[in-house]
Amino acid sequence: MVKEIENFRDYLAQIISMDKETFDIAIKYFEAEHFARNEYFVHEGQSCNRIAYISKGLFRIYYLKEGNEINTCFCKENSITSSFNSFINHIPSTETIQALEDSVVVTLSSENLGKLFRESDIWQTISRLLTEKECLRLSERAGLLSFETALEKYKNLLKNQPELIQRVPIQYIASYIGVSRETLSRIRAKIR
Amino acid sequence: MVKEIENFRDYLAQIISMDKETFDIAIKYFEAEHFARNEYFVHEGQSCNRIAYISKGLFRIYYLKEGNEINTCFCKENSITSSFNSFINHIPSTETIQALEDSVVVTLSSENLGKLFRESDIWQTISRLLTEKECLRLSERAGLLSFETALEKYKNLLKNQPELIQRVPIQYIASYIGVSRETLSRIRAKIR
DNA sequence: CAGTTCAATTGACATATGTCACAAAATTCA
DNA sequence: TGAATTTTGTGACATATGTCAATTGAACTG
Repeated sequence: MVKEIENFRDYLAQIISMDKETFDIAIKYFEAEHFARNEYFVHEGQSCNRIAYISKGLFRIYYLKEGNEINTCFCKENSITSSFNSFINHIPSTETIQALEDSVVVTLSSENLGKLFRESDIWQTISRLLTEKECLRLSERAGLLSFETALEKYKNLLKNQPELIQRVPIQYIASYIGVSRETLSRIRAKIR
Repeated sequence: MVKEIENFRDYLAQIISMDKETFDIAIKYFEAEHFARNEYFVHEGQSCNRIAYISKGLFRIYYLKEGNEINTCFCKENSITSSFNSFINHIPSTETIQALEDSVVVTLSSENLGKLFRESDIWQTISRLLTEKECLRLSERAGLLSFETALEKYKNLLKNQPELIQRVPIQYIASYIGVSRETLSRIRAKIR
C-alpha cells in the first residue's frame, strides 16, 4: 500500500519543492509500519535509529521522572516523530514514544538518511528545515511552560491544539503543560 | 584584527572538519563587531537578519511579558547567538538581545549565509548541526522548566552553568529559571 | 566622596497549586 | 452484559511561591 508514501510526499512538498524523481529514488529507503494503540515506537534506553513520518494516528513522547510519566510532545498525523537526540547523536533515548491511537507511519533509518545525504543535497536541506521547525516548536513550548498560570497554559493549549484535548487523556495533557492531574481537572470544571 | 575570526574558525572546527580554504573563502562575508555593555544586538520588533558568533563577552535574550522582562537565554563567548526564528523566517523578532558585558562578535547576514549555501554544501551541514545543537538546548530547557521546584531548578543551573551566577544579575537568572526574584533570593539564602 | 540610582534581600501575607484520599464516571475486556 | 480496571473529578489540607512593601547593600555619576 503506497498511500502513506504519497502522504509523505505531499508533506515534504509543503516544505520544499522537489523533483518527482528525487523523491521516487528515495522511496526504496522508506518503510511503512503499523503501530497498534499502546504499542511503542521506541523505549527509553533503546537507541532510536529511525525517524517516522506519521501518515495516520497519534503518538506521545514521555519520560519518567521519579516514577511519574512526563509527556513532552504529542505527534499527530502529517508530522514527524522521533527521539531526535538519540537519532541524531546515536545515543540511548531518554524518552519513550508510544502510539495513542492505531497509527501508520513511514520510517527512515539514520543509516538510510546518511545514504540520502550522499545521493542528493536536498535531503540535507530538508533535514535542516525540519530541525528548524522542531526548534521553533521547542522554544514555543519553553515559553509556554515558564511564567504562565495553569489556567493560561490550558487556555493556550485549547487555542493552539484543541484537537489534542479530544484525542489525548487528560492526565497526559496535565504533565504536558506542567500541572498536576487534579489541578487541570479543577481548571476544566471552572471553565465550563 | 582577525583574532575573533580565528576563534570562529576553531569553533567550527569542533563541529565539523573543514578545509582551510573553504573557511577562508567565506571570511569576506564575516564582519567583526563590538558591543559595549548594555548595547543591543537586536530589538523586539526588528527583523534580525544576522547571526553572531561571540568571540568575547556575554549576551542575554529576553522578551516582555506584561511589562516584565523574561530572560530565555544567556549566550557567552564561543557560542552562537541570534533571534533564530526571526533570522530563519525573516519575520520581526519577538525577543531582544542585549550585551551584558563588553563583547566582540563575528556576524554573518542571512543574505550572505544564503550565498555560502550556494558556494558549498558544508555550510548547509553546519547550519543543520548548529540548529540541532539549539534543539537540544531548548529541550533541556523545557525539561528544566517543567516539574522542578525552584530549588531544583537553581541547583541544576549551579551544576550546569555555574559561571552564569557570577556573570549575570540574579534578577535575570530568576526569570530564566521561571521563578520570582524574591523566591530565588530566599533559595540562595537557604543554600548558604 | 556624597548622593543618587539600581539591585538584592527580607518580612508579612495571600493564593495557586500539589498531595493524599476517596468517589464517580468511563473504558476495557472477558 | 457485567465486573474489573482505568481515568477523571472533588474535598480537605499543607506548602511552595508570588506579590507588595520596606530595608539594606552595591554600583554608578558628577
